[in-house]
Amino acid sequence: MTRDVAKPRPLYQQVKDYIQSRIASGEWTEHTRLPSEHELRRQTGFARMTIHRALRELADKGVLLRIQGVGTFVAEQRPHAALLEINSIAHEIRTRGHAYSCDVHLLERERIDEATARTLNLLPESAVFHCVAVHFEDGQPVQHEERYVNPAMAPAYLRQDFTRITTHDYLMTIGPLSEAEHTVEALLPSPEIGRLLHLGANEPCLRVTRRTWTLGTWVTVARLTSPGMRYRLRSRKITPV
Amino acid sequence: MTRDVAKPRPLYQQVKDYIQSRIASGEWTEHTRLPSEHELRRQTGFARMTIHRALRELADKGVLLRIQGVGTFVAEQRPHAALLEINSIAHEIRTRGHAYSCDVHLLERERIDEATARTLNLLPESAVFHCVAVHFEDGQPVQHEERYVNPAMAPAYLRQDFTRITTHDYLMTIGPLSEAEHTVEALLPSPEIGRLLHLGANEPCLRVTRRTWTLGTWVTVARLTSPGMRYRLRSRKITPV
DNA sequence: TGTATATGGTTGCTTAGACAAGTTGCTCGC
DNA sequence: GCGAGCAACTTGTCTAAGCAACCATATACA
Repeated sequence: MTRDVAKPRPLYQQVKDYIQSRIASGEWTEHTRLPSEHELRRQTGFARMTIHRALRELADKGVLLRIQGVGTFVAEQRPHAALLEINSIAHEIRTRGHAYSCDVHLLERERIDEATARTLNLLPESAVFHCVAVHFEDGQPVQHEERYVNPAMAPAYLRQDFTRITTHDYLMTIGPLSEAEHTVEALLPSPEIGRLLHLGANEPCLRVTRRTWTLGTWVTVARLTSPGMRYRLRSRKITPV
Repeated sequence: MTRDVAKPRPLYQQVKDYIQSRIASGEWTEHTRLPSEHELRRQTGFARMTIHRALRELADKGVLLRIQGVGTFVAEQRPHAALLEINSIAHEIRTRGHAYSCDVHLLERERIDEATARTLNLLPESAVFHCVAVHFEDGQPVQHEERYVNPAMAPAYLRQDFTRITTHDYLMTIGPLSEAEHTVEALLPSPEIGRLLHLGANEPCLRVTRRTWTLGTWVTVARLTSPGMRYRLRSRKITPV
């Protein structure tokens, strides 16, 4: 590789480009061992710290694998995963410039029944806050929300006005979210949900089940059900090169 | 902040922790200006490069915003988005330790019809490779795949044996993926798809539509349809603190 | 043969200093 | 009053050097 004089691209960036192009061209394949930092320093004439930064950043990105005392290797191809964003429904609707509103159908403290406890991985008979709401976009129902909340984490939950702040947004104010799990599935809704969403027979729904934790303790479980005809999840991701 | 002697945590890591704890505690809120690198060097006694690395890594992570010549600021809270992974179906099945197989029902070059061109945002009458396949997990059909491929990007596509390498994995070998778009929806499948997936009447399906680009040019569009009863998307994300 | 030790090679971290590049605000001259 | 230019300050990059931590291998010794 040669020092690029014309465009003042940072040297560490040039090193990164060089390594990535070698990998892309197939010259260096998975598990190939790269020259050591000192060797690259000798080859390029750049300082070892410059080489080091390039290698470290590529390792952070998952392109390389570095083992102290051993060497630097081309990492295994990352599992081809894509990322899909799930935003708060109110945020989405407002982003589209539409009117958002919400009906709260249930908001109370109760003992969780055994079946729900099992599916949600909770102790049976635990006391929880239970909440059912329907979200509207321009007056049309677009999402049914059934939510269980850990009373220990949000003791003031029942006193909130969820027509003004969404359950999701309120819980985000409680504390930093440290862990979240999402499941997405397609199903035919229960008659109750079908009625609240004004659905005809056999209309499939998208259900997102969202569980969150803060510092290891469970905060909330939400089942968000939306008509397949009126709701989609979408994401667009640009992979940094 | 004090130098941590007992545990040999790297200094730059200690600086990162210190800054993040200040932000978490609310002491430094959005848009708060941080002390300059020299100031932090004076306060901590660490070298400027050590401070610099901590700040740079937090900026890369989106926690801080750095502007050359101006200063370093606490970045705006990221939109509360969650991330959902979408993996290759073959990868998923094999990860579960199950047997993966695939039937290819169609693999040919054709002129795209106008309706599909419009939904896929392509010029009508373009020549494309068209491919239909069904993916099996332990002999049971779990996903129907309909895919269009840009012939310019993958000229050898029709000559591949997609019972050995999946379409997804083959296309990943073509070149670095630079952009991807995903849409997830729930729907009732067409009779044709229902037949291929051995579905009864009114069984809802999850459909992931995936479009990808490499360096600005369109590569492929895939419609992946899976029975709601047998397939889910799941993700678990731990937010780094 | 098996174990402990030495050695060389690798990455990881830290320091000190220098210059480059960008922004802001002030001062000076007109 | 106004603009040009300068000074001060900020982050960005690069170098040189050294020590620490870790690993694999070779060697010495029992």
